[in-house]
Amino acid sequence: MATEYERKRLENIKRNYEMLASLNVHGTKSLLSSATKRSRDESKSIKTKKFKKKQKPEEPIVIRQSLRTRGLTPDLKGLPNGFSDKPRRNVVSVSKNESVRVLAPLSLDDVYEGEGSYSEFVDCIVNGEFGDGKACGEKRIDFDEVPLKLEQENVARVVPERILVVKFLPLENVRMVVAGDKSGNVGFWNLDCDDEKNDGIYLFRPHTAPVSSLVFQQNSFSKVISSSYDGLIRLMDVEKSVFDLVYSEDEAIFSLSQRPNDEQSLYFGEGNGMFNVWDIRVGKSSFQWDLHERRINSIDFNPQNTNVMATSSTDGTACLWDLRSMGAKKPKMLKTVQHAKPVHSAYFSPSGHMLATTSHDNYIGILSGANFEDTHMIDHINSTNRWISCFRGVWGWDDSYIFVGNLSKRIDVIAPKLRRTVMELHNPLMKAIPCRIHCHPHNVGMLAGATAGGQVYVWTPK
DNA sequence: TCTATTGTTAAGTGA
DNA sequence: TCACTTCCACAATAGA
Repeated sequence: MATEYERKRLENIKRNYEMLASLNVHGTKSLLSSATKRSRDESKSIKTKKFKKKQKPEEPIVIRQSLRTRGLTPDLKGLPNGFSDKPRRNVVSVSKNESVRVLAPLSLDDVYEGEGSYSEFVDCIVNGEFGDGKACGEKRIDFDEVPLKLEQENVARVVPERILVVKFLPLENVRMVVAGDKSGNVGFWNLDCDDEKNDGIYLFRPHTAPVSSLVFQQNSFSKVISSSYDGLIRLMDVEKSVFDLVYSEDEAIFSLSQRPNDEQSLYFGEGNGMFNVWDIRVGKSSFQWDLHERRINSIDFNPQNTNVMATSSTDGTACLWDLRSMGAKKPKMLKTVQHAKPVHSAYFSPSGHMLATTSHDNYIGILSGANFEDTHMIDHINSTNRWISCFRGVWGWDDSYIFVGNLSKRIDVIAPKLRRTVMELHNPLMKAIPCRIHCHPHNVGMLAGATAGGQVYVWTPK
């Protein structure tokens, strides 16, 4: 199977290199990006700038026509089936609005959507001082002594569309977040940069469909790996100025993770429940397991024992797996948490002693005990609608708190031991629902909330 | 039983 | 301020 993947991948890369060469992608790009660039006078308004309406629907047609008129073989694979859980749905309607998927490396220039130069961004990443790559350990935060605050300067629209993933870069000396949105944009925001032209925001579009995950390559943080519903995994290498193509298939990739201390492999979920372990160096699949009935929404590893993995799925379950012991066709399942509706996340606590699941059934599940044998369900409204990315309860800097979005435009802070919301983060500046949240891996008390409108709100300790 | 369609909803855009 | 558009989550319903 792996060799088949590899063969197809190489074929695609070759074909698309030819296509790129014939199309003169740089020229094409300037045409594409001109439609999405912001006008100059708009950029004056603080950091919540307006984005022009997405790409024009005719753009892909232009490319496809030129392909045909040039007598080139089009991308016969078309777009991934996996946009929906139910295969073979929506494919036609989707392809109408999607740009062409380029199965080849893309230079940063090719997909830069912003104004002006992004050289400052490159300098910042290349010269940044990185943390040790691990979470800051278990650091307790006392909200009575250190309340969190939200300030105007820490509000920005980082990408044009609904955010599916937001992350702080693991930098020590610069505060930078990256967000992936519904249209395949990846936007970086340097909070410590106040360049008049771009306000420290650098927008790229390496994907043609929703960006599902962003991870930082271990031990080389100038590399950002992105997965997308477009079926691609790209590796952004800032030093080499390229979004490389790591993996391409027809099925949408809904989740991506890296196992601590294993920088060579990518762990991701594609299509209806397939789980893939991909060897980056060799460029082929090490394992493929059918772990779930429906799409896998999250993958996480126990920081205490990285052989133990948690997955959550639209099939209504979250599962713990032992990667050391194999069953007949897949790893040994240690535990299943059953929810009544899709589960959108299952994350281990910083200590590795607990697991938090977030489900559309309006419960947040807490697993604890030596073997995660104790399960408690906490009521929490998680049933978002189609416009809002599903909530995911994320852990703070120790096992004391879970942060999760609330439909009333606030962030709920849940104490798992008390099994209730103990604090709410709200502020008039937070004008939309913070559906995806990330806590800074090094700076205790710094957390980002991301919305369906592309905004990011960074809360900081007072 | 499986597939297709529809309703729900938030938030940006532009008049 | 308001009408319009979005449309890739999910559930309920209709249809094959």
